[in-house]
Amino acid sequence: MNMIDDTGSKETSATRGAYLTLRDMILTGKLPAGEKLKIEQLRGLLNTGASPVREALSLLTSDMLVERIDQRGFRAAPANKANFEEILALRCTLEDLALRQSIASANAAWEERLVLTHHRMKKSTTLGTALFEEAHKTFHMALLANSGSPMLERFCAQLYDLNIRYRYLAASSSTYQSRDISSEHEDILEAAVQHDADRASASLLNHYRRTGDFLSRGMDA
Amino acid sequence: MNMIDDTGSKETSATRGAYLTLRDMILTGKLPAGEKLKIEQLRGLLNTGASPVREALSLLTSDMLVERIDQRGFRAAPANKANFEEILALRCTLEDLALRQSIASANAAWEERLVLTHHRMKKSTTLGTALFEEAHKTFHMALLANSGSPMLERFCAQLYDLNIRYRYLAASSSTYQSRDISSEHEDILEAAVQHDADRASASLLNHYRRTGDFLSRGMDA
DNA sequence: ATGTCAATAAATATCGATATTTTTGAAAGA
DNA sequence: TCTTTCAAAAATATCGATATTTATTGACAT
Repeated sequence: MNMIDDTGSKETSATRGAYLTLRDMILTGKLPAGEKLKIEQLRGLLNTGASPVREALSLLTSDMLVERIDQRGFRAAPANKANFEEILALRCTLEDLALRQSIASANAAWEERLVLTHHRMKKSTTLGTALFEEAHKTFHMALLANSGSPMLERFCAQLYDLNIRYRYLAASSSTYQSRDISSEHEDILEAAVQHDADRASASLLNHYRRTGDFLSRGMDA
Repeated sequence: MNMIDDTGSKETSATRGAYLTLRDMILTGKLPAGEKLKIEQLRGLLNTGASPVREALSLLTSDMLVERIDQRGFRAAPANKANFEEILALRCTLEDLALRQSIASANAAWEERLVLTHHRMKKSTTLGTALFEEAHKTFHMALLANSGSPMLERFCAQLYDLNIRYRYLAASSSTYQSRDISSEHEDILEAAVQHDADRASASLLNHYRRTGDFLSRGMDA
């Protein structure tokens, strides 16, 4: 078979490709919350077979981005204000914990990584939103990456992604980047590097809550 | 096709059946930690096609019971002391939170459910370990079921299952049921019904930590 | 109008076969 | 003896077709 696709070279596997594409489509709202995800339709969209699509959807179930109902298929996870606020609250609890643990066992390698990822994030602001989005997540995950608890980090990463989705949902409504997010990030970085757990945590949670309040206002139910 | 199987009536779906069977086999150690899970082999074991097996394994990934490595298949999640202690610590944090939230918004229906599930758990001790295992989980989840945070409850349920696995791993080594677990459960129940969050939480965490210490001792690495 | 039921349409779930990739193992070269 | 290489074997991943289940529609009775 001629394995030529417009994205350039060969992907890892059809399943992984489908997983990444579908994930992105759900996060960015191209597949609206609650929408029925028909295999046949997606099979066409991703031009691949039913098996990879099905498997990708099963994997997205882990991420709580897709719901699976036995014998009647898949749908994009619903979104509503209550769910958003639950995510925000959980995120604050878990990231606070992970950040404090990370600081408690701080070391040079971790601190250097923080500085590095922060630098890259700053640079990426000029390179388009998709790249900034990527770098932003990398920075935030780096903050938690020294907690010594991979599962906790996994939960945080999951919640981070779920939150992105709500950012996209509210993105259209009003002026988002009005706040000085850049200085908020610098606060967090500085406090973390100085091992000031209380200040770092306070800055981080403040960062989330501000965005949260903003998004909450822009949601109906 | 003649759809007659020894379990009695028709299952929901091959995928769901495979999911439940594999999950049970991993939790009880019939599929050892770290073991390579070959599709062909499982296909034989569950006598079903490759698609349901694959999909079941993908779903088990959500539960952190199976690891998936792109292009080189699946394996049962590894188990080791560090992982066990991580689970224990996370469980203590998250269940503490969920229990306190549940008590904070306590109501008659929730309390009655606690009493009921506790009663059933006590009764089930005579009915074999599998049924007790089931009832035990139901009781513990009922304690958290009023937290108002479905995701938090989901995380707790996940961690609960992961913990079961370590119980089975250590089960053979020594006398497990020597402790008076029954009275520990009664403590928790009583405190919860009386809305004494501090005492309920302390009893619950004590319950987990005792078992945890016990299991820890019986593990090598 | 409204609810029920059967026939039809649509979608999901599953199978069996094949293509693709990784692993294995043995021969050749250093 | 230890690598390295390459072909055979094994396992994974994927496709296309089919069986099974759920959803829809319209006739018919209430």
